Amino acid sequence: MTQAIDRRNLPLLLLQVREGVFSHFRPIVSHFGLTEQQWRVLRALGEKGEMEQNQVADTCQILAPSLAGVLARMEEVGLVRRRRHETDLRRVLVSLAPKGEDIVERVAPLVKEQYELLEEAVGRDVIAGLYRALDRYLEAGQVPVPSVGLPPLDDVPVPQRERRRKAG
Amino acid sequence: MTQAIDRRNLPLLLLQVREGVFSHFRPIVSHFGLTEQQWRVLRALGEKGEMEQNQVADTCQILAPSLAGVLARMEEVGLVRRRRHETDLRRVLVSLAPKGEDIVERVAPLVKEQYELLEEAVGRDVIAGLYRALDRYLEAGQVPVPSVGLPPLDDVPVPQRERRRKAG
DNA sequence: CATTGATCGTTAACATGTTAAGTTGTCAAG
DNA sequence: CTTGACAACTTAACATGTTAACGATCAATG
Repeated sequence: MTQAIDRRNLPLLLLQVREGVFSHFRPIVSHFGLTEQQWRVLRALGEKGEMEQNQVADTCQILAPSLAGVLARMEEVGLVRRRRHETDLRRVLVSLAPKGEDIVERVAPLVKEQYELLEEAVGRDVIAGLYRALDRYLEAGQVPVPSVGLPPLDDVPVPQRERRRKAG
Repeated sequence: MTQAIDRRNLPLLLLQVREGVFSHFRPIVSHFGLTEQQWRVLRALGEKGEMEQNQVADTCQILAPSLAGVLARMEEVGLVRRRRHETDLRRVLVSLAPKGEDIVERVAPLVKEQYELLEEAVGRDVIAGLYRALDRYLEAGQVPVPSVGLPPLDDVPVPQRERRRKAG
């Protein structure tokens, strides 16, 4: 109360808009039994072909530990294939399996149509403005941003997590 | 491959920018042992005072089932208080507990400073442009958007979830 | 070749997202 | 008063987000 932030919550605003946008696409994706993340992976692979796993993580904005599970499940149901890199056995290469390609073929046109309907309804200039502003940020956001200094915590305010660790 | 979508992935773009922005604030929040969602709740309560739970869910973009757990944990560690509505016993009213107020008082100025540093680094016009574009969408996004027709699924493509249900 | 340190992916543990179903409280029609 | 529809919240079940730590592999170095 006494301490308002006088700036609006930008991450929250981005979240709200994202939800507003994606709400129009979720029915399509879930109609095919896909999760949001699975569709992101399929779409990326459909555009770029075979990718290294870390590249998928980066492109799809999915953290490595999450992606491990996501890809395991997708491989299990035959959406994607995974194989080891020829020379560097640490890396994993991911690509669409036949069923995955098929789904991309079927979902893509629906998504395209829905974009059309969305732009038509909310106004093409509004959507274009979004793209512009987001792109500008992604460029400008490359610069280093200093971090505010954090005060020491004499009293641990909220323990929150008491992690278990192996005895040894 | 054959089926590209020729539009860029707008929800993903929003996600990337959001991550880009929030990455500068996550250290602050986690320094105080808070999760992203917990801070969203604290900030909202700090601005609006006591709120109904569904209002919190709406404001903070947290689905009701998630919020149930979030608030339970926050109540447990003394960040918030919950009480039943006087007349309508279904509703729950949420407000800051003393420890919650204290944390808001300490986090708010750091967040404010970090906004300052961020705007300075990436350019105030870029941030302002973001706010503008997002606001425009939130207004325009109110209009009804027609949904693309979904084809029947003769072959269930990906079973995905075999839900267990009570026998009966 | 053996050591050391870095990289890539995974597992572990907990918090949250998402959908369906269950619980309890409200309200109005019968 | 009772029944039934609805509203707010919770529970259940699974998928994902997040951080730390681990295992395997690779790279640089002695």
